[in-house]
Amino acid sequence: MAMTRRTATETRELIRATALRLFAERGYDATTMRLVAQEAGVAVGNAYHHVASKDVLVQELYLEVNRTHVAVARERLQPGDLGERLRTTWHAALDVFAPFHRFGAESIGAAVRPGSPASPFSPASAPSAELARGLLADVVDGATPRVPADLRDDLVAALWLAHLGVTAAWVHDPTPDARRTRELVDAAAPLVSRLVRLARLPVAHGVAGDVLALVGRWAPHPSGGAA
Amino acid sequence: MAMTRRTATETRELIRATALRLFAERGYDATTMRLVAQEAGVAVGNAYHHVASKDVLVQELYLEVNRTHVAVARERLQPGDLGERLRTTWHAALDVFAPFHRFGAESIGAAVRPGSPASPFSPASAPSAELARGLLADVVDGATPRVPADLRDDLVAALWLAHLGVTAAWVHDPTPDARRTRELVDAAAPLVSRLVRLARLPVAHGVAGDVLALVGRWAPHPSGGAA
DNA sequence: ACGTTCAGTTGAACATGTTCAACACGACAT
DNA sequence: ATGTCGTGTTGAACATGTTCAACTGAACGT
Repeated sequence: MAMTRRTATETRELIRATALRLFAERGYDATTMRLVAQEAGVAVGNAYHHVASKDVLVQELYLEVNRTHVAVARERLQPGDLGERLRTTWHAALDVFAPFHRFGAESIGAAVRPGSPASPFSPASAPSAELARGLLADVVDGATPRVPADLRDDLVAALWLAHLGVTAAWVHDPTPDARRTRELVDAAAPLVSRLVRLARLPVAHGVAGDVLALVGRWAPHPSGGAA
Repeated sequence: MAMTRRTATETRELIRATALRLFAERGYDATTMRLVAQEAGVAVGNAYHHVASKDVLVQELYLEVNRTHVAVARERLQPGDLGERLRTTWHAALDVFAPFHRFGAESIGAAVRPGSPASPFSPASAPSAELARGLLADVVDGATPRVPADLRDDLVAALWLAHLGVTAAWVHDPTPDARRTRELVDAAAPLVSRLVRLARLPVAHGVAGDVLALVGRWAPHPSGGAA
C-alpha cells in the first residue's frame, strides 16, 4: 500500500551509513557485504547496484575519518613553530584514527593495490588526499619560521608523503595508544622544523630545493590551499 | 605398482615451481590455487597441506626476484661514486622486475597488509629484506666519497626504505620500460650522494645524524653486511 | 599374515566478493 | 483501463581462497 520504493540516493546513503557503522563496530573482515545488505534491509544485488564494490565503502570511511581529522586538527592548531604544528596535526590524526586501528590493519591491504580506488594515489581517493594536503598547506602557511616561498608547494607535497608514512607506521604499530608512532611523530616533527631552518643556509638551500622538487614531481601538489 | 607417493619436500617444491611459472605466465589473479594444483597434478587440499596460503607463494616469488636482483646488481657494480652505484643498483632492480610489472600491480595489494606474510616488514619477508639490505650495505661500503662511519648503518636502513619507495613508484608506473621510475632513480641517486657530502659539514652533520637515527629506529638494520 | 601408524592425498564443502537475468511497481501516454 | 517504460529490487549463481573429515598406502612391529 505505502510506497516501498526509495530514491537511488536514499538507498545509497542507507547502505553507506550501514556499512560505515558496521565497519566501526566489527572491523573490515567481519563486515560482510551480505551483512551490510541484511542490516540495511536490502538484497545483496541491490547493494551492488548502488555501490560498485566493497572498496568504495572503505573509501567512504577514509573520507569521513579524514574529514574528522581535519576538523580536529584545525581546532587544536596554534600559531607558532612549524614542528609544533606538525606535532599537533599528527597527534590529532592518531587520536582520530584510534578507533579504527583494527580496521586499518585489516583493510590497508586493499588500500595500496594500484588499480583499487582505495590507493592514496588513485583518482578515487583524491578527495581524501586533497583534504589532507589542504590541512598540511595551512599548517605550513601559518607557521614560523616562515618557509621559503619557492619551497612551499613541494614541502607540502613532501609532508603529505610523510603523513602517509605516519599512517603506515600507525597501521603496523601494535603498542597501546600507538605509543611508538607518537614517539616517531614527536621526534620527526621538530626535525622537519630544523631541516627547514637549515634549508635557508646557502650551502643547503640548493640540495633542499632539489630534494623537494624531486619529491614534488612525484607526489601531487595541493590544488587550492586554504579557503 | 610404482610408488605414487612423494616426499613432502618434493611435492612442496613441485607446487612452488608450478606456481612461480604460472605467476610469470599469467599474472597473480589468473593464477588460481585450483589451477596451480591442477597443473602440478595434485588436489587443491594437498596444495594447502604443503603451502599455507597463496600469499606464501607470492613471497617465494619475491624472494626469487630479489635473489636475481642482487646477483645482477653485484655483477654490474663498479667502484666509485655512491650516487652512481645506487643508480646501477636501482636500474638493475627495474630490469629484473620488468617481466613482473603486471604481476606487481596485481599482487602488491596483498603485500602491504600488516598481518600478511607478504608485507616487507613482516618476519616472513625477512629473507627478502635481508637480501636487499645486504646489497645496499655493499653499495655503501664500496663507495666514494666515504660515508661517515657513525651514519653507515642508519644510511643503509634509509636506503632500504628508499628502495621500497622506488619499488612502489615502479608498481604505479604505467610508462613503457618504467621510464618515469628510471627518471626518478636518475635524479634521486646523485641527490643521495650530495646529501652524504653535505652531511660531513658541521652545520648539517647534526641534523643528518638525527634524521638517519630516526629512520634507523624505524627501519630494520642490515644484520651482517657483506660476506 | 595382520593390525597400527602416520605422512601424504583427496574432493567436497564453506565463506565471501561479485555478477546477472528476471521481477515489481509507480508514472505516464493512449 | 491498458500497455509501455524505466528505476529500483531480488535472489540465485559464479569464482576463488581456504578448511576439513575421510581415505590411501607404505613401513613396521608382532
